[in-house]
Amino acid sequence: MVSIKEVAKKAGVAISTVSKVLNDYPNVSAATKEKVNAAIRELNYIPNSIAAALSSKQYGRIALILDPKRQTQAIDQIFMQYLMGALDKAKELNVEVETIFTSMIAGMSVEEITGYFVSKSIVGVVIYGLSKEDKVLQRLIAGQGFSFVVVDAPIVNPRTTAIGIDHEQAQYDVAKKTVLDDGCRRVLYIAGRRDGYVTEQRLKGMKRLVEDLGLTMLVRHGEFSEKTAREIAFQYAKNKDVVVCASDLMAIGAMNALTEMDIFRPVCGFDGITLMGYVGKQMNTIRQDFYSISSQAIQEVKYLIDGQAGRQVRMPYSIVKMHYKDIIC
Amino acid sequence: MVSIKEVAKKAGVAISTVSKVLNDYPNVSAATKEKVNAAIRELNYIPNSIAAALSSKQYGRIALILDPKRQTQAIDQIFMQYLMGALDKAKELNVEVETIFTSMIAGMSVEEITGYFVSKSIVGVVIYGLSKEDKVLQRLIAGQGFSFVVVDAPIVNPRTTAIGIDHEQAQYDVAKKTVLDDGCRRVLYIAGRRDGYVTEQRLKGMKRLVEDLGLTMLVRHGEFSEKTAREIAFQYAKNKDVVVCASDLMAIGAMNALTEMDIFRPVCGFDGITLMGYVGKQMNTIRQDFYSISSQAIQEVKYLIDGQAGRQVRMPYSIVKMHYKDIIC
DNA sequence: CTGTTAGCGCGTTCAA
DNA sequence: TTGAACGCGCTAACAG
Repeated sequence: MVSIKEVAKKAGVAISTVSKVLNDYPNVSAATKEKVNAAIRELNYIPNSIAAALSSKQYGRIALILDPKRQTQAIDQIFMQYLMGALDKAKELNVEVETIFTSMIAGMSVEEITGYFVSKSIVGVVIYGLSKEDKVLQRLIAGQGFSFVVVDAPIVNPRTTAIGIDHEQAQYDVAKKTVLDDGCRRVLYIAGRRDGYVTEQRLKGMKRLVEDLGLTMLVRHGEFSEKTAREIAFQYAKNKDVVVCASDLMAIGAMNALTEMDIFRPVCGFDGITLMGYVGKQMNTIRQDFYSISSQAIQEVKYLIDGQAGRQVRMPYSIVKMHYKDIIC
Repeated sequence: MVSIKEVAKKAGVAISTVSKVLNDYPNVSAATKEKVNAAIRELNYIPNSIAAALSSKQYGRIALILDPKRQTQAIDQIFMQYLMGALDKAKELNVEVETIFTSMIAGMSVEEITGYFVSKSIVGVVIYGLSKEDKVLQRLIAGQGFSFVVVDAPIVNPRTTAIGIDHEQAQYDVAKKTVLDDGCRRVLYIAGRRDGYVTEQRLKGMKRLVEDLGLTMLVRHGEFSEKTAREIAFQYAKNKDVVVCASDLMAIGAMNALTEMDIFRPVCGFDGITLMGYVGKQMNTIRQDFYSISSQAIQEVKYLIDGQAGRQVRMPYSIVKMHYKDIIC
C-alpha cells in the first residue's frame, strides 16, 4: 500500500503538505499543489481512511436499525427503499453507515448496545419503525448518548429528531376520499399493530374523519397481517359500506375476503407498495416516498452530529391519484 | 472516550500489558489479567476498533454488491434475505461489511472502483446476481485485486469462488415433476433475462429434460418480468400443455393470463418467494435458501481472504413439496 | 506558504 | 512475565 510518505518523497515536499493538498487546505501554492497531485496520480495513491479517521478524531458512523421481523415479508420492499435512500445519501455526505437488523441486537441491554456502538465508532442512529414496546431502544434514545433520528415515531429530545409523513392527516385524507366517492356512512377500519406509533396516529385521523363527516366506525386490529385483515373483513364487512385499512397488505387481504364473499365494498390502503400491482385490483392508498424519507433521515442525523440541533423536518406525501400534499410529523 | 492508557494506569500496568490481555496473549499471569479486567470493567472501557485496525494492519472489510434495479421490485425480498444472511455471518466472524448498490458504482471505471475499495479498506467482495454484460465488474474480478465470491455466476479463479444452487438441475427437477404429474408433452418455457447466467443454466436444464422425456418446447424470454411473461402466456400457452417459468414472478404473470383466457395449464416457478402467498394459487417452485447462501458466501470470502483458497461450495436447495436435494454450482 | 513535531489509540517487538 | 519504545498512516498545531 502506497502511503502519504511516498507521495511526499516523490513530490519533494513534506508529508503535511501532501495532507494539506488532500484536504483542500487554503494555504498551498498552486505550484506545489500540482506537484503533489502529479505524484498522487503517478503512484496511484489512495488515502487510508482508517488512519485519517484515527488522526482527525472526527470519525463517526451512522447506524441504521431495521426491524424486518415486525413486518410481513412483503414489506421488504419498504426496507430496501429505506436502505437505498440511506446509503446513497451517506455516500453523498461521505459518512459511513452500518446496517443493523434488530435480530443482531436482540437481547442486548442498553449498556451492551452502547458498548457495541462505541466500539464501532457509531455516533448517530436512524431507527426505522420503532415499536412502542421496545423498551431497550427507548431507553437508549432517552439516554441521549447518541444522535438519533426516528422514522415514524413521535420521539424528540435534544439529540433526537423525528421524521416521517403526517400519518394522521394522510389517513384522514385517503379515507375521506374513499368515503366521499361512494357516499359511505358505516366504516370498518382495520388498524395496524397495537405497538406501533403509526397505528395510533392513523387511528386518530380516522376518529377525526368520523367526527367531521358524522360517520360510524368499527375498529379492529389487523396487526398489519394480510390474513388477519382477511378474517376481520369476513366477519365484519358485510354490514359496512367501506373498508379502510392501515396498510396495503391488509387491504389486499380484505379485498380477497370481499371477493370470496362476492360482495363489493370500496377498500383503501396505505403505503403504496408495488405489490399492489399483483392483485389486479385498484384502490386508493397513500404513497410514501420511503427513499426520500430515509435520505432525509441521514441528512438529519448528520445535522445532529454536526451539532446543528434538532428541528423537525418536513416531508411530502401523496395520495395515489390525488394531488401532493405537504405535511409534517 | 476512555482509552487503553487510562485502563493501564488504573490497573497499574503498562499499556502493552493491557493490549495483551485484550488480545488473549499467552504470557500474562492470571493475577495481572484479573487486575486489568477489573479496570476495564470499572472504566467501562471499549477498545477502539479503528485504532486497532490501523495498528494491526490486518484490517479488511467485505463489500456486498447488490443490483436491485436488474430485478423486479417484488424481488426485494430476496435481497433482504441475502443481506440478513451476510450481516449475521459477518457479525459472527467479526468482519465489517459494506453494503453497495450497483447504482452507487455505476459509471465508475475498474480503476475508480479499485480506488474506492482500497480507500475503504475493502479486501473481499461478494457479488449477487452478476450480469453477463457487466464488463466492469467482470474485469474487476479478472484482475484478481480482491477476493471475490460470486453468487449465481460460474466464475472461478485463484481469488474467486462461485456459489449457488445448481440451477440446471433444479430447473430440471421442478419442471420434470410438473410435467410428469400431468402427463404433459408440449412445454412453453418462459426464460429469464438474456444477460443472466442463471437464465442460461436453467435453460440448459430444460433442454436436457426435453431430450430425456422426448418433449417439445417453445422458449421465450420473459426477462423476469411479470408483465412480459403474461403476454407470452397469452400468445403461446393455448396450444401447450404446461408453462414452465424461470421465476415465480413470471409464473404469476403466466397464471393470470391463463385465468383470463379461462384455460387451465399447470405452471411452475422458481425462487420460492413469499409473494406466492398473495396470488392464492398453488404451483411447484424451487425454494432457495437465500439467507444460507449469503451466509456461506461471507464464510467463503473470509476463507479466501485468510488465504485458504478457492474451492467450490455445496449448497442445499429444495423443491417445494419435494424432498431436499444437495447439488453444487 | 512550507516543513517540523507531536500525537490519535493500539499492536508488537525486544529488553529487562 | 512485564514494560518501554516504536510505528501504523494521517491530521493539526506550530514554527520558520
